[in-house]
Amino acid sequence: MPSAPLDPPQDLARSRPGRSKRRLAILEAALAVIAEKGLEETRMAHIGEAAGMSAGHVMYYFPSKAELLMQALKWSEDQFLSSALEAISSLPTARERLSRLVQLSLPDSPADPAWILWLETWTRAAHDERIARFQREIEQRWIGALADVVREGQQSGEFAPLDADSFATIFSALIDGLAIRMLGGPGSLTRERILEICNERIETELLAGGKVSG
Amino acid sequence: MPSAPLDPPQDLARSRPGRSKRRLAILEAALAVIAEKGLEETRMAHIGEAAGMSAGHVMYYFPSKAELLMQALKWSEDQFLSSALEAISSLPTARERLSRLVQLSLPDSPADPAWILWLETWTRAAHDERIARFQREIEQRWIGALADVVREGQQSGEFAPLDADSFATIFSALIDGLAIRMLGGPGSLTRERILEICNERIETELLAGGKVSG
Amino acid sequence: MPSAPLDPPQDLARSRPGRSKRRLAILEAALAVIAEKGLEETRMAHIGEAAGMSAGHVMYYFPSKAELLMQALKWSEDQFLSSALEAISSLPTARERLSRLVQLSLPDSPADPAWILWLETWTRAAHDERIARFQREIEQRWIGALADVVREGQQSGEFAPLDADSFATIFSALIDGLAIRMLGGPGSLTRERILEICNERIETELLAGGKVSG
Amino acid sequence: MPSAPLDPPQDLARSRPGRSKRRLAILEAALAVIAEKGLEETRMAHIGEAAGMSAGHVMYYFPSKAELLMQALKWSEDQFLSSALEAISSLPTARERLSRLVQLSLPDSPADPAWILWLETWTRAAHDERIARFQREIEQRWIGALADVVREGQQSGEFAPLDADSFATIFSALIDGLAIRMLGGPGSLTRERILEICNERIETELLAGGKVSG
DNA sequence: TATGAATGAGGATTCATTCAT
DNA sequence: CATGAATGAATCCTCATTCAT
Repeated sequence: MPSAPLDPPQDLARSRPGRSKRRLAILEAALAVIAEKGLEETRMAHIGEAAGMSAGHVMYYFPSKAELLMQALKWSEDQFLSSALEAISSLPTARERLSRLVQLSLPDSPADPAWILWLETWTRAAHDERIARFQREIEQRWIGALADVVREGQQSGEFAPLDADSFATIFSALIDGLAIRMLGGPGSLTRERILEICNERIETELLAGGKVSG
Repeated sequence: MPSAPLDPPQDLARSRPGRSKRRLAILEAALAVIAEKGLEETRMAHIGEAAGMSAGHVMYYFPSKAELLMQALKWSEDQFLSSALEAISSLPTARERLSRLVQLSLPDSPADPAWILWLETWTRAAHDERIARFQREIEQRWIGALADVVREGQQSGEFAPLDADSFATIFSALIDGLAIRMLGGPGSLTRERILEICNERIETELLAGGKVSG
Repeated sequence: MPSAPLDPPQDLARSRPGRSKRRLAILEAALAVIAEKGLEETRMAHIGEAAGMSAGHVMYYFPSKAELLMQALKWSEDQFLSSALEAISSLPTARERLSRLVQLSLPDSPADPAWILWLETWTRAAHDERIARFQREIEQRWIGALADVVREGQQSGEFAPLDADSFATIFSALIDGLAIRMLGGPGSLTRERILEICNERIETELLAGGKVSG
Repeated sequence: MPSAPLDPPQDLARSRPGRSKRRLAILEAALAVIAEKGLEETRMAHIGEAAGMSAGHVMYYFPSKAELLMQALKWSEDQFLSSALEAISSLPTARERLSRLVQLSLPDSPADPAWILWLETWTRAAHDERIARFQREIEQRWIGALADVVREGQQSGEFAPLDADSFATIFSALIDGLAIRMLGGPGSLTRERILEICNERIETELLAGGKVSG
């Protein structure tokens, strides 16, 4: 627990407990504002207001708006992936873990902040190499997590022995494509239908072969 | 058919010859600039420059920047869909037509203007109902085109008798998801690999059954 | 005369007559404001107001505040030197020309804009190499002008054959030092007294020897 | 003698031991920062850092930035003059004392802090009557010191019986003017050359006559 | 039609200053 | 005494939009 208020003297108090708490609050505020208004319409003043402080003070914690936004993006993804991995850790079968991973990653609603952030990320990546790198990094982490579960299933004999990485890549693309449809508004695809489609694919591609080889 | 929304003869005084030509030039210029710099970094001055006129004069043809951008988006999609449909019209089999449609829709490169535009559209749609409506409309048109080809194949006995709309929806989602990976930069998926994946899916889902029933 | 309004097409109208007139007006306005408030307290808004336009519009003519101020400084000096040289050109003797040059260069009052500008320039030069270069350049031009007159006097036999450049350097330093006293406020030195001191020096150093050698 | 304006015992509660020591440290820090960055670029944070305390705490010792800067200027001059006077006190002849005074007052280099401060003072004086008063006061003290040495030399018969005040005024102006050239960067005038020029002047104006009358 | 001049409403960022602890 | 958190005013600069010509 890094909470002891007695060790700030070690460093020039750059990382006192209160400081990172504030930073987190700002990141959360930023995320909320971006999700609501979109990156382009997000103002430092909005973030400050959402975080309960003056706009100027936000810059006391982050060197620039661009940096803040970048870190907000990163934090959001780290957050998602680690909590998702923890959530599936106790599930018994690879199939359940994979299915749950999909479920957790799907948008809650057309207004799901994390996904709206992803849209922004994709869009920016096209014109900003720094963001593009960030996108690839996060994406690889996510695809890697999917592939890991697939490999686990293969080792336990649950899943067919196909190329796990290739499957994960295509599978994640499918999820993204379907999610986009959901974000587009109340269209033809509901969250449940998407989940169904994904599970169907798991069955067809992974289990079918799994049974055979099992 | 609302196919020519860009040369509106509504106001006779405003539709002198040459006017719509100029408007088109501006739309094209806008598209080029957006693709290069991204919507957020697109300035009226850039568009004007690309169109060979002053920034101020661009507004002689369009009531506002927002409206211009909206129309540019719409025009780009109309453009794509009609040329794609024409391109496939002479192909003999549904399978070829479907495959070609996919091929035509895929990004040429990570910098493909039309796709960059789509990213922008998705992103904006999350915060702008008007754009969301536009997105749904275009998307449905595209999915409808895919479904039409599927239905043609089914009527000719080429394809299995599954739900064409459902297939088209999922298939288009897959295409989008895969395309996004390409746009993210030089990652694991090349254009050829994506095409391969899509064709494989066509074979597995449509032809396999088609052969059986045919 | 570059006034013909019929040649803008040559260039993209970058230098239409009206444009440089406006620029001049802004430079003058900037000078006035700097002289009144000092560089540090000079705001774009002040300059705009003094020039009869919005602050934002000032930046339509100059790329940045720093650049505008730099150009204002340069313009002020060019202005002074060329008008001073013209003013002395018709005077018959070198002695009169030199004396008049001093007189023209002296501050009109403790609030003399050109001198206040010089104070700013000296101060900035200490921390800004670009301004330091500018200072040296202008200074050399001025010292060179003084030396030229001295050499003319030497050639005509009016002045003693000392090192003209060295004399000019020291002489100009004396002028600067005396002027600073004037600018400091109503102190012990009046403009007339300063002129007297300078003329005395001209007599002692230049004429005395001149008579002897003449 | 108003020589210790910096440890004001006016308010007994505020003059606890250590307080004036801290104030001095801050003044020195301020001077160093100003010399390095220039007044305009000097921030409370810089001063605080240089003084080894937080920016906020600097204001515990000084009521405002303006006041701190003013006092720093004053302190610097008090410092210079008293140490210079002490340094010359043991020199036997007035000529040596005067020459040494000049030498001590000359800039060490183009980056000499005390002179950079003077440039700032002159510049500010043009727009701030309070600083102008301060400038005149310090200047008179300095000119007075020069004149005193001249008078001493006259009384001892070393120097010619000219108007000491007038000579000191002109002489100090020459020193200032020459120093400015040095501060402008590596130009034509070195410190040694300046000293030479000043000594020459001392000989021509003071000694020449001194010998005659002596 | 077409231009460039002009505006004015912001927006990010900086910084002296205040204040609770 | 001392800190760092917090504020808010101020400033440069950008840019869509308007308008006289």
